[in-house]
Amino acid sequence: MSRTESRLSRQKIAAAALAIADKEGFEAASMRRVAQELKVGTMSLYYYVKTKDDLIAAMDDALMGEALLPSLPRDWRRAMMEIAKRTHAVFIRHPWALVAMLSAPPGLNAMRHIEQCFEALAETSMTTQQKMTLLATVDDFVFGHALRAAAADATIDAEFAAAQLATGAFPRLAAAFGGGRVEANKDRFERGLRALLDAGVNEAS
Amino acid sequence: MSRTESRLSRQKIAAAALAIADKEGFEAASMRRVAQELKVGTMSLYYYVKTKDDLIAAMDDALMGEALLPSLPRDWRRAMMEIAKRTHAVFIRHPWALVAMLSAPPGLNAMRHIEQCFEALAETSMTTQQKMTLLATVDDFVFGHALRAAAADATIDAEFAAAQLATGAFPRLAAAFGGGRVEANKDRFERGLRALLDAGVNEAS
DNA sequence: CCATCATTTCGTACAGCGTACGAAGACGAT
DNA sequence: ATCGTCTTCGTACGCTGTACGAAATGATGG
Repeated sequence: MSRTESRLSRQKIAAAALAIADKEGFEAASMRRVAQELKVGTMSLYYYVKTKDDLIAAMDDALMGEALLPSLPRDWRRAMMEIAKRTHAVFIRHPWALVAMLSAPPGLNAMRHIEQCFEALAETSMTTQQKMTLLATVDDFVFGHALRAAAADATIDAEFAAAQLATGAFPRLAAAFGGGRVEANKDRFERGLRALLDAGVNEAS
Repeated sequence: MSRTESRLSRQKIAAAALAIADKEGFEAASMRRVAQELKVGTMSLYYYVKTKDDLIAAMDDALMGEALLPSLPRDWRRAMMEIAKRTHAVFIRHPWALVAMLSAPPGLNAMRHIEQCFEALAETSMTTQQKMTLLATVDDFVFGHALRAAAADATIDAEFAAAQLATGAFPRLAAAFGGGRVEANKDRFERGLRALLDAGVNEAS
């Protein structure tokens, strides 16, 4: 058995932490817990990872790796659409990673993600700046939707909301929910995406 | 002096915590620190606040209060635009609140925010579901842009990125940044917003 | 004025966190 | 066998949220 196989590495640590975060929640992925999972002393991790935030950055980047498309559709709209949908799916599954973005600088896979977006837009007539703007805008929307979907999923307090509606302080809201439980359209994500892509191409012309 | 003035309250605790988070960062706003600021025993806070997450929810809701518009422009586009811009500005200033969304159910002011959006859309011909979808989509984009702007602001590692670009692994990215430091358009937020609003009205017709 | 009771305050203690520090083990080269 | 570097990790410190129960405070009825 090669020695490198049994050795630790930044990636292996990140993978172990990711597995724990998935199974037991992000907060369970403490340095001690990760070390235990790898059958290693806690402080050993610090040889490969500068700090906990650094580990989180590695986890985040592993996720961005999952968001990469193995191959790109020819049509640039389809391509951008699929990148966005895949990225979205990844972060819907790992909402804590959205939080982590705030303390983790972009890593290798984040750069690959941007590279892939540029590749998708390669054959359009957009200027570099237009491409940049479009991909940034799309990612804004992707992460935003994922964030709010995760938040809504985790934390609606129906009891409190119903009580407030009953006070009459929110007439329009009450009307909206009174007449048969109206919710936002399920495919608003795809619709919004399409709108942003359309606007991007209009810029270009 | 009235006794109620010197008494604690959920709001006053949230306000104190908010002040600390602004001055010294979100992580500095610990229960002990907040209590000290209010000249009160740490555990006294727990009479008004069930848990730390509950306090965070209160802070978040106070912020949503700041995002409310005192008065609404007549034109529904302008109105939605201004609500979005104001909300955006608030969360750009308090990026930690985006994180907090994941563990805090929507409070009173969040409901007021939605009510205000419905009010902005009251005179359009949209159905309730269309209104709901539009305001949800807009908020997705608003929070997403704020999140990514805050992340980019806090954590770009220019040195690492430059080193990676130099390896030649990112030809298109290198080309984009090689020819004169191209960045995404500064007003992509407003442009994106407009695109989403336009799409919303197209749905309606 | 005192007794009684609910409301409000908070001191102590505990388990868990990230990590600074430095000792110890493992290993290749001379 | 010895040195030097790479890798491991045990201990300890200061911080966190908060469970628990005792104390202080304020209002109420006799």
